[in-house]
Amino acid sequence: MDPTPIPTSDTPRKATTIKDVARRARCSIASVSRVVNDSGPVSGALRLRIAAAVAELEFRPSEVGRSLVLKRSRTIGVLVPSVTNPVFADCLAGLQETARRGGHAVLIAQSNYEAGREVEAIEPLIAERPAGLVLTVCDPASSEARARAAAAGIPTVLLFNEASDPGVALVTVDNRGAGRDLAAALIGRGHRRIAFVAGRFAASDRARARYEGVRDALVAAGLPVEPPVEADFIDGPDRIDLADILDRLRPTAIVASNDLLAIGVVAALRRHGLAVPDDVSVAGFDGIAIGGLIAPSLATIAWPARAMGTTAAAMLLDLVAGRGREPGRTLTLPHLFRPGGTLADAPNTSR
Amino acid sequence: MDPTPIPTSDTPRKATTIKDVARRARCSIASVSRVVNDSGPVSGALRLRIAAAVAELEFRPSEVGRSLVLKRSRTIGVLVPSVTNPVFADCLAGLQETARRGGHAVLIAQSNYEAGREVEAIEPLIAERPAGLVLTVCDPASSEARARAAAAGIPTVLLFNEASDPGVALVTVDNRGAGRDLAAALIGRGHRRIAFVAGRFAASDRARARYEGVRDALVAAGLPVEPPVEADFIDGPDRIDLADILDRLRPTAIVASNDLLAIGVVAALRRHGLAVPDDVSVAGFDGIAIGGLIAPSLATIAWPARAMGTTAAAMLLDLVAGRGREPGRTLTLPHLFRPGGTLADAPNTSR
DNA sequence: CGTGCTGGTGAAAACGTTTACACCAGCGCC
DNA sequence: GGCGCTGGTGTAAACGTTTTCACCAGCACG
Repeated sequence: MDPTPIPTSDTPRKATTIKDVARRARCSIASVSRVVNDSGPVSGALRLRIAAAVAELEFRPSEVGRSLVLKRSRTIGVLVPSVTNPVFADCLAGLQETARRGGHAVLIAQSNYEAGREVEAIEPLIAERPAGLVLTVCDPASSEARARAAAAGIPTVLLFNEASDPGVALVTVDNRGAGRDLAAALIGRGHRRIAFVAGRFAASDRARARYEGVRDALVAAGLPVEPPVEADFIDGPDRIDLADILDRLRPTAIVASNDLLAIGVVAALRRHGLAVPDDVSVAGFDGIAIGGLIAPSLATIAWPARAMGTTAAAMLLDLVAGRGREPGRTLTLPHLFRPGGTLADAPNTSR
Repeated sequence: MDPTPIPTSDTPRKATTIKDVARRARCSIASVSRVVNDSGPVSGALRLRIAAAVAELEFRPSEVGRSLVLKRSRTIGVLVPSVTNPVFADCLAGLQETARRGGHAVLIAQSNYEAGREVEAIEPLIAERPAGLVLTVCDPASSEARARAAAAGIPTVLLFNEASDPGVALVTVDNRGAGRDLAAALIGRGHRRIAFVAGRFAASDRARARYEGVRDALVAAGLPVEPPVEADFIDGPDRIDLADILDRLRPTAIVASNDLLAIGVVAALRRHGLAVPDDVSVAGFDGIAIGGLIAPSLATIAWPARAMGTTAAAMLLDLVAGRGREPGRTLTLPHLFRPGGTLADAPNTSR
């Protein structure tokens, strides 16, 4: 319980190395390495001496030295559009925890939902020679970032992206199916004029797939299909402008491409003097926790974000360890429609 | 635009090294290093040859090799209680962006609001020999994690923590003053019975300071002071149990130790059949963006979370570069009371 | 009593950088 | 014309590990 005294002056004292331990234990560094990593045989007596020296000197092997000789660090790099979107934060939390348990540290990078930024975001990660990468990119098929990772020979798992080419490790959800399910739920409540609002549409294959799913359902029901409305929710969710679509389509329901945007859409509708869900219903995707706490609660398609992070980490660690079963392995986690107070019967409709 | 073809087979091809470049440019590795880092003189002709070789071979210097010889990596480690709390996610986003601009990568770790986990969370970070660390710990004065960082001689900036001992770099806010301000706002609206709800009280010096501030204001106004109520918001914000405090104190206002918790409290009150703000007002701390989008909007004390991240990163990079002005530098960023729909006049009170 | 194996140990190379140092050519200066 | 500087270049050491290889002792086996 007694905390180690904290030196106030930041003495740049040098860390103890394997040589210090070897000297203290009166042996070679090879034996120290063998004990520390439990590789190769060491006699009981020497093992004890080394263990004592390690403890006394508080030896912590340098990952840098280790990485150099092993040609890969025990680090995994993660690229997400933004850590401030709860769905990615949840992912990241699970991913980090699983990585830590597996003895790996996690490096982060953000693309800010811009394909052009992916490269500059991922370069520093690659420079650290990580054991592997987990990426959520704008468009897997054309991603320069992914190409760089592949060129560097770094095992990579895509997260949340749509399946593009085979031979890729991927942890994702059925975005298109989710779109269909959500639209079906709206149609079932009598909605006929349904709008789709997306963030950076061009920068998210998820948003595009969800839109296509919604479109599938609309077409199947013989309902009018509107092109998606782009609403910049990144910088300033309080400036979402729905005037145009409200005037043109007079939708009774709006599907947002994710929950964060959906909450912004609800707020925007209120600014327009429209009641949710009495005038307009709203629904999103992701199932972020906060959506269930607000009033009215947010109708959404939920997927296990944290589990997607842990799964991606586990898959990557498998890949890294050579336990990579089939190299191109796609894991599609289930989604679930979660009803909420933002979704009601369409006005002027007797079901 | 033409994307580099992505090899499907994960060929573990070896990265090009400085030697490859030297061979190609017909010179020594020293000259390559000089050109890459722009250190030392190189003739125009050779400089050109090397630049060409670097480009053709797509040479990216290994940070691992560099870190080994420089004894520190261009990486900074960040420990926060949880990346899923938007206030820390915002911090992290700003921090990462500033670090990247400064040529540094960011390693993350989470303590899950448990002092006991701080050490195991930070050890892998220290093992990577980062240039510096940014920590938000449970209790700076007794933090074993902080002690480890100091023992390893790693420059450290504390974030959000309370000032403990001098000689520490710290980016924070006036938590206690914020508590006073928030309580004053409540008292000004006629509230007399004010409860304080905290998450892991023992694991957050911020929560404790905010409580003390609230207490200050209550005492100054001659109002009754209740001990804080602990509500576990980490796993399951939907199981916050307020029955006890509602029965005992019958508060007209509840202050939550942060916004995430405050939103949970609002939901819990609703489950108890109480209207917010008509029956009970609620306020929190942090000023998370989503608080302004929900209805009723959340009254809160807002601080510039993202800027705190960027500031902490900038301060750390200064420290690392030796530009560390005074070593023990505390920067207190301003806070601002942000009124919201969750805060109304106390019932049965004519102001 | 050799022969071969096995357990225990150390010496040394390798990993990819940076940088101190040495060297040489050219040039200005006395 | 010798001297000292400077610009340009290369050699080699160092950083902290892991791992291969060699070596030696002891022991079972024939």
